[in-house]
Amino acid sequence: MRMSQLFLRTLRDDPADAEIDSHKLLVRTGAIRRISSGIYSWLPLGNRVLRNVEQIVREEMDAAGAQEVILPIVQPLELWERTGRDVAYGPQMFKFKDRRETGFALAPTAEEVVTSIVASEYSSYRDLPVNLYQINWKYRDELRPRFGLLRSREFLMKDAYSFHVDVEDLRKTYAAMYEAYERIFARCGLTVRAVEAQAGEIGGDINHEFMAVAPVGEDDFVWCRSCDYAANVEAAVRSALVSPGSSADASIAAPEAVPTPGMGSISDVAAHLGVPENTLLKSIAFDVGGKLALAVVPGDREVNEFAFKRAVAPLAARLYTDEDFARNPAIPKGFIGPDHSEVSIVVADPSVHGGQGWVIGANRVDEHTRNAVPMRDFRIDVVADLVIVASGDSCARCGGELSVDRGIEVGHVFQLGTKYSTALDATYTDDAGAQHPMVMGCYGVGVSRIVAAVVEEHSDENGITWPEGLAPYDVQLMVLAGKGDAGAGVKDAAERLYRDLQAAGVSVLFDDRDASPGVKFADADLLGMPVQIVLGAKGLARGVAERKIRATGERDEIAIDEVVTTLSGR
RNA sequence: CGGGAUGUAGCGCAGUUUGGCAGCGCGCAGCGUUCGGGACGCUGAGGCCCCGGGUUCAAAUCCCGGCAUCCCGACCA
Repeated sequence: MRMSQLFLRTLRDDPADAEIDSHKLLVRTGAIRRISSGIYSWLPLGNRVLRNVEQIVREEMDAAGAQEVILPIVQPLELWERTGRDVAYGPQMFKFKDRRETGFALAPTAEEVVTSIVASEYSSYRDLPVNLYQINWKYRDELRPRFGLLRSREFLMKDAYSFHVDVEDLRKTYAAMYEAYERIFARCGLTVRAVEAQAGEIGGDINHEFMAVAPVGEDDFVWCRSCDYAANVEAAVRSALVSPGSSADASIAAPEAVPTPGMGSISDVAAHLGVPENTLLKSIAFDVGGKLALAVVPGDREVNEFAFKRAVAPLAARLYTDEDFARNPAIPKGFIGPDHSEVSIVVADPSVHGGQGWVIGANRVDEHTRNAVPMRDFRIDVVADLVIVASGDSCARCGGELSVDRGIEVGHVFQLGTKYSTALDATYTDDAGAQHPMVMGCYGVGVSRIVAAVVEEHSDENGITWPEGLAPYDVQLMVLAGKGDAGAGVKDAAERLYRDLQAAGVSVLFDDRDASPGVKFADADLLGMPVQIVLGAKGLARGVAERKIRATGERDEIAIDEVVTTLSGR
């Protein structure tokens, strides 16, 4: 491609609405342009990158035995009502009506559609398993789109759905998808960690997220420095430890009330009493089955809401809201303690159970209690891991040190079970003639999000450094030609080189613009093709071109008549 | 949905306090000089100053209403 013909305008300044490198650079390099909040056009260079990612995903999915389809983006709302997800997804769906007032939604995902298709086509155990995937646009009306392509309202996603006779068969495909994902992200040049995750709205059981390690990521994940344990922070557990702030002394004095006027926070109380925050207990109120329940953790730690819900399951739990507190003045927010007369269940972290001499809320406004001992001064009904894991905690598996990092979720694999097949009657007949719901898995890759994640990992102060295989072109060829006969000679040589490289199968972006050398160098670094070839008058006189590897900055000279063989590897 | 901010040329911004010809840099077009790290000179094109209403002799600027965008938080696969 000739740059003189390419639809491209690079920007010298960062766009005012971009915060992170990938957003700034993708706009500055003319890869994308915003048309509305969270909605982008893909211009020629960006489109080529997106197609390259798509092709990698396609090759690996095909190799893993999945079959490509295209499912509708416009989906009838009625289908979503059958699984109850019209409500569960709720305002996150773009909804609209046709002229006959029938409700539709733009696809945020496609479990319903694909399940209904498989249900109507397949009905025998002989047909299974089957794994269908598509690479298609998805729509989520995010509350707050941000970070360019990382959280957009329109995004390209690969979604696959597999159907099985039983969980054992599902696990084979799940493992194959997991391995395919590792290859996909490796080929994209991403540093990715697979982490155990909490099941979200999609439902189901076992699932893993693939996190591209990046400080701008929106998700925290925990990983062990000594073993291979890794989990989303919502799902992560640590080994049971006694809080360092608690005393092991068995002869704690009797509990004693202390006035704490207006001190409804851990930090206020700790400062007032002159004790560390981890000698206090934090009691968080939940509504469990209509009754008060408490999650109790050391004062310096945060409650993992998901862990609490797991601990009280199958009962449904939700955090107390301001309305709940207003309705029940006997539960004074800021002064709640586990020794409460109305509490139905006290769930405490093991570190609480193992400690003594805690400062707890007195359940009266402006008052706390010190020297509280578990099982003596307040009861604990359930001991469960409740704290959000932090760096420095110990691994539940091996005792090693846990670390917390941030990541961009670029993939997610789920073992769904029978939630959708039951709701949509996707059943099969077994060899004994009995009917069963199909067992399902689903597997997502954020294709457009990968583009942003790759730029986050592969850029420097001068621009993008595309990994091979993703770059819009393999090579950027620059001609530095002045006026006159010498310049014409350089131009001719560059034209020949451009032609020969293309003939040899090398994809080339040829900067044939009538621009000054500085402009060409700066644009080449910004755009980030892996290899730059510079042909100028001085080099031509000696029969050489200059090669620069964009990512490392290494330069060398290649004889002009060896450029094609060197770059094409032939 | 709470808190904060912004909306002026393709991009980045000044001008709004104190009402008085619509500005600057980059980019774009033409001519000339340059030609190995975002060159220089001259000339020029380009505007619904977010939208609607109001005040005024006069509104980018003041008042009222709306919309959009961004940031922080909450929410979320």
